[in-house]
Amino acid sequence: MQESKNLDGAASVADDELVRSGRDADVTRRALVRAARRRFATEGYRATTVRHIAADAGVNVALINRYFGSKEGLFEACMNRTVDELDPQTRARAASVDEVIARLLAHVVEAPNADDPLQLLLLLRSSGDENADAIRRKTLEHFTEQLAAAAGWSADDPASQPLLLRAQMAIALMLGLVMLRTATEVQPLASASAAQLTGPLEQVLRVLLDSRGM
Amino acid sequence: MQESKNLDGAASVADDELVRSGRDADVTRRALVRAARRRFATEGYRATTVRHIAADAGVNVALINRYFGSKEGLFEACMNRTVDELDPQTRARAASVDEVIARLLAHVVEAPNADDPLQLLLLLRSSGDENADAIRRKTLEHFTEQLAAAAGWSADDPASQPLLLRAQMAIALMLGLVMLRTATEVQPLASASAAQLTGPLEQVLRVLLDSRGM
DNA sequence: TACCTATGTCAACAATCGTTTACTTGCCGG
DNA sequence: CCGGCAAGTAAACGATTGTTGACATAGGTA
Repeated sequence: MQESKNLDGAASVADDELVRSGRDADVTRRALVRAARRRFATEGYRATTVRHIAADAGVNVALINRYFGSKEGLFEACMNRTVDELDPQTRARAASVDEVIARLLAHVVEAPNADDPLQLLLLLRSSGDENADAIRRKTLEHFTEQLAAAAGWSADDPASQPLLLRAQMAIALMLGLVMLRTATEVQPLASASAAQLTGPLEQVLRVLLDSRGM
Repeated sequence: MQESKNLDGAASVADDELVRSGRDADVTRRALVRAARRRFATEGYRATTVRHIAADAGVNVALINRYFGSKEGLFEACMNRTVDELDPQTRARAASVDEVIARLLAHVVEAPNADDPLQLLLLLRSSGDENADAIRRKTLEHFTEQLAAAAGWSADDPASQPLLLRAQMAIALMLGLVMLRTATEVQPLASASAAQLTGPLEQVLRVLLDSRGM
């Protein structure tokens, strides 16, 4: 069942299994980032201990400092990996606003991968480190601009500037939603099905982003 | 300018000044709760140290344990005080949905008191303690029901149940908004004026809560 | 004035956490 | 087969943090 060490350097499979059969630095690094991201996203930076992360990943604590320099280095790696995974989705040409909305909902609420919503939650967590926080802010602003652009926003067009704010409100809604569902686990949101959520959310997002929907 | 020790037990003034002139346990307690709530809300529970809180309040660290038993006791006191301040606002009879929306916006975005948005932010912060977290969840659910009730929800009416979810989405939006504005300080939300925000927000909240607005 | 209690201060303790250092183990090329 | 190096481990250190107990002081009261 193991023996999944890929001979090609690329991570060909969708995502590594938790197995960590042999000694492989890359596999270990990825396991650490994945475990860390889950902890950071759900419990916050300060509440997460490196020993917990290491235990989740099934490796020794010292490897965090070996591979990432420090806890903050690991946090930055998590952030960068989230950026890398989020960016292709936002860069993918979107024909219409509806398509962007559908993609957002798929990522947040109909999560095929349980880690998808956690990626967004990570963007709300601060380590206190200025570097990581700058990445965080920049990512959120970049994400805002991508969403606004899909809605017709242009940096040159002064008349379209309100769309930037509206796009960020849409992001705020999604972030608050994931927060309440995943971290706070408040009812009835936490146990609501995707089918129950998509309807109202689609409606609200369209009001925010689609100028025709006004 | 001082001499503000109130002889009646009630806190008659809007909120105590930071002066703390003489030796007054009540004044000290309130100063601690206010300083703590600001720190907890903006930086999170774990990132906040009792020494910082005490320094902000201008008192000795040991008084936290004397008056609240522990750091978590102080956190619970902050949570309870937020509940007490939030509850009268939600219980106040609301004639229409528009009125409730206006009150929400006044609290979140046109904050006359700078601490008002922080009260909400506190509801997103977890101490890890089960007691405090239970209060937190219960408050959010209570707040959800109040908002939903104003929109026409009733626990007995099965047809109105979707309104509960929609009300919680509205809360998620507000919480995400305050988070991005206050804690993350992401642009352009952080520096947006109340006038820029009220328009879109009013529109979105009406879509979520007002059945006529559909 | 002289207590006496509530209020506030100070210093130290124990636990936790991030980090480092020295050591061990597995793997690959000669 | 074996030496060398990367990967992984174990234990300890220093700093921070929440907490505590002994001590100081103000202010009302007898």
